[in-house]
Amino acid sequence: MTAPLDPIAEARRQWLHRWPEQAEHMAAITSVMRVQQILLAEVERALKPYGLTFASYEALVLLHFSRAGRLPLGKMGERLMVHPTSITNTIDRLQAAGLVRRVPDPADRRRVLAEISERGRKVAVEATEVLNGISFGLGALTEQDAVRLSGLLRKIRQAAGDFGPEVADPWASPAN
Amino acid sequence: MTAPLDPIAEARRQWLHRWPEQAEHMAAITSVMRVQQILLAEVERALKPYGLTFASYEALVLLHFSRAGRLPLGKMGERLMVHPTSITNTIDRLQAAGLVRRVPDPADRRRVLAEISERGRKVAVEATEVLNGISFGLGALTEQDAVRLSGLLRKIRQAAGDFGPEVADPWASPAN
DNA sequence: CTTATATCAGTGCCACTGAAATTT
DNA sequence: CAAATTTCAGTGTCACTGATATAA
Repeated sequence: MTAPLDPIAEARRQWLHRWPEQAEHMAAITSVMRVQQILLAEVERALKPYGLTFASYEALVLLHFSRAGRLPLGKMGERLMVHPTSITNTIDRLQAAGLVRRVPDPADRRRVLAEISERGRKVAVEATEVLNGISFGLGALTEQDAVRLSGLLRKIRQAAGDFGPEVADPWASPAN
Repeated sequence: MTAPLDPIAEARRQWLHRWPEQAEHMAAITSVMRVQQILLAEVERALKPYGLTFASYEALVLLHFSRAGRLPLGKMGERLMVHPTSITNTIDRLQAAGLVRRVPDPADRRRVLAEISERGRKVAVEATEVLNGISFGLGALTEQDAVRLSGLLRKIRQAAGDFGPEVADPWASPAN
């Protein structure tokens, strides 16, 4: 049941008619909102058989990537850019599923480390292969499109203070 | 408390190391997710004094834009691309705030029309002016950047079946 | 004592499912 | 009868606030 016209193009037409100086920015915002919804739905549908949400998948992969297979929760929250109480909740569910366990940090006993289990590693690899199969929901984009998209979005993240200004732009290109 | 490095660039580095063929797509996905979060938070902070969320703001503006100031709920859900039960909930809250009222549709009595009130129009205009003031959270982008961004995201929406294939691309450009 | 880290309790918004009521 | 439109009840995830326990 797809709409006959593109609803976002339709809304943009209305904005051009009434607040033309903001129409393109507003269309970009609604586009981001809509695409996020599409990607999230597609990715979560693929992850559902593994009992993972996108948030818990990201946490699991972060641990899988980490050198020792374990990280303090606070560090994870920083890297995933989520609220401290959210990472607690995410690890709760991963732990209940047996994919990670909590271990105390001997170096600083305020900290709790999340450690990925063998099953967690297996699930991380399998789930990633499934996501590869759906082209991460971005089959419509070439790799270069994806790079351009990340570059534009990075400008927004930079302006929002997502990271320090000293970092080199990994997506920089002469043509952009 | 901004992270010293860009967490998304950091994650991309890890992906390049382990699943290089998907790294750019994965970075694009996480970029979309993160920017959606940033924009949503910024917009909702600006709308909070008016008791509006982004979803209810969109619904209110849609009514404000409409010819008669009223639309059937189903049509609104289609245009806003939200679940039928979500639009019911959104209108519930707008109605409780006195910004819209429900009126029966004489032409088809299965339908319910949401009609914007005078206060609703006032709030829609004021809230939009406030959003103009924050540049819609996209101050970092030029208008041309915003157009490019919408164009790239449109490819994803198109592939997801967000709209019929027959529609002309309003963001088409020779250089893209 | 102050600060940092993680947790807990509770709220609100949103997406979704399944079912129901009404009307076409 | 079947189909369309809206509503209702309930679930799950996530973001957030405010408070608390523990340790540096």
